[in-house]
Amino acid sequence: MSARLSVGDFSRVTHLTIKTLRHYHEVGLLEPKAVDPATSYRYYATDQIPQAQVIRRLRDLDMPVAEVKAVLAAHDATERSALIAKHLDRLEMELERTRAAVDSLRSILEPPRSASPISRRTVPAVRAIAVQGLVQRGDVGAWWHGAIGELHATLRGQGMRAAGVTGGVFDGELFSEGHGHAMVFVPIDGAVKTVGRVELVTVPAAELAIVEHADIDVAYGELGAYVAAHEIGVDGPGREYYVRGPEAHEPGDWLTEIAWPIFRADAGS
Amino acid sequence: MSARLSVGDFSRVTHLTIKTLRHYHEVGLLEPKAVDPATSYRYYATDQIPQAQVIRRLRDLDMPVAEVKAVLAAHDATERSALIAKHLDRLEMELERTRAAVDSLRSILEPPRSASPISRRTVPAVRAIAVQGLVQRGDVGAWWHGAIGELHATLRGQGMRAAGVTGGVFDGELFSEGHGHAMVFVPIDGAVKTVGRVELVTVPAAELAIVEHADIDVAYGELGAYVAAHEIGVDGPGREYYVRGPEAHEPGDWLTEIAWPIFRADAGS
DNA sequence: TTGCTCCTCACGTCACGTGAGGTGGC
DNA sequence: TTGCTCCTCACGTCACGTGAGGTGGC
Repeated sequence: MSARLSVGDFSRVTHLTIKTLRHYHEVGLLEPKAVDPATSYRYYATDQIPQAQVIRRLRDLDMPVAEVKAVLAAHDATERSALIAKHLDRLEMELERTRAAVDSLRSILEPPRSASPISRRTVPAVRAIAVQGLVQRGDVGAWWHGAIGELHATLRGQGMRAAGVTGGVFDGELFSEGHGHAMVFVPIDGAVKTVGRVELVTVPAAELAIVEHADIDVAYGELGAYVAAHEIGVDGPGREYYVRGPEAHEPGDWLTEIAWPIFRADAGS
Repeated sequence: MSARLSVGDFSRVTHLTIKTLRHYHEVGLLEPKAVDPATSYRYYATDQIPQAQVIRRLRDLDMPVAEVKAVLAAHDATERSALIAKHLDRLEMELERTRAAVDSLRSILEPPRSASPISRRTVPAVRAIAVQGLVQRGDVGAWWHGAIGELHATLRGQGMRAAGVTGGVFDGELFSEGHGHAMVFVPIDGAVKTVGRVELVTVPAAELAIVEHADIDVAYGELGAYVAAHEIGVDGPGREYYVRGPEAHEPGDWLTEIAWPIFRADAGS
């Protein structure tokens, strides 16, 4: 025996605003059990309250409306839990991103910003195992972590060791357009069986301008200023070498070399 | 000697997309140092890189563009730090909200949802100290915590004790419209000097339907269903009594009574 | 000359919020 | 009869993203 509630009453019970309830009706997320054909008044049933509460909680957690729909349409508790767990994972990742942004903000604001020394280096072509693909700007962090983990796990699984510093190659578009090609690699020396996303590649030789820094944004800024000042050309794809990276060091102890390919050698410097 | 960079180059150096840079130009957040009057090409200076990085980091932390502007316009490091600290505080609060939503989601989904007993009670008018005001939906949590803290601090500061359970009165509009009047109170017995936001009030007598629950959303739902089923009328303002509340207990151990004023006594129940 | 980069509209997205202007129910 | 509740447009918000269609520079 389920009584009916007007929007206002349902709003007070569920703590969803009237505007929000109308919106959820419009997009089909939460439809009133009955609508008076003459007045268009919406009437909700008391047994819709639990559903409304789940919706509110999921929206409080910033789950997109489309996914909330999927959760409600789930056939069993297992599927529903999986969808929710997936979202909680995403929240966790965002939290990590926020933490990283706070740290980086500190390193951008606090120190007196002494310029790091910029060097040049010619690197030969190397054989390596790599993971590559098209990546969205916002996913780079997670993708990068996963890919590096997979590469080193592959080596360990075959009792091998890296023959050089782990690195990455990133298309300029990844930053200028918000999505683009990315690759991370670990140099090897010998035969490796490729599994999963891991493949064999040859990282081409290059003439690079290099700056070394603990904070990656500061490094990009300094290198960019240098390259522009020397009119070398700021085209990608850029490279990164993780001298002390996630395979063996704590985040606070990382050291990354940022490298920019040099197309026109500047005789004057 | 600061070199100039095209949007594309500046984008690759700062990791802001071209679209974003154009948008920041349009809203006056980050204006290129020069714009070619013939071609409308934007040109940035290398000394704009640090500023772009600060902007990116603050936006990564979801600081609204208007506030980022304020940070950049700050006259000194103290003012700037204060603005950033304020935002970090907000982030912390959101994090708290997320944590609470996760907990509540669990309590809505997991248990088999046995209905809590609903009782009725007539409460007499009581003298109390209170904090009240117009509150936004999203700020209720923080406002509530602060207000209760202030009330109990006031009592302690004057060597007094509460004469009853701490409670709150919330206008229906707060939920149906997203903003409305809210009040929290602590019953007293004797004279109290009012300071800060604290004032003396008389909480009116009322006939209440009451449900007791550890999770506040579940409680609201059950009470709402009951009141609607008995056709008592679901008008506000609603009341809450914090039987075990934040003044003396850990969040996991809280117990709240949710009370709805009854306008029309239902003889049948 | 051919790509490549850059440009300006104009509109879309997401999840609602904000009025305006009007009608039904106790 | 008077408020109060509820209704439907239509447009606004925020921070960009997505094309379309076109032009300048090496």
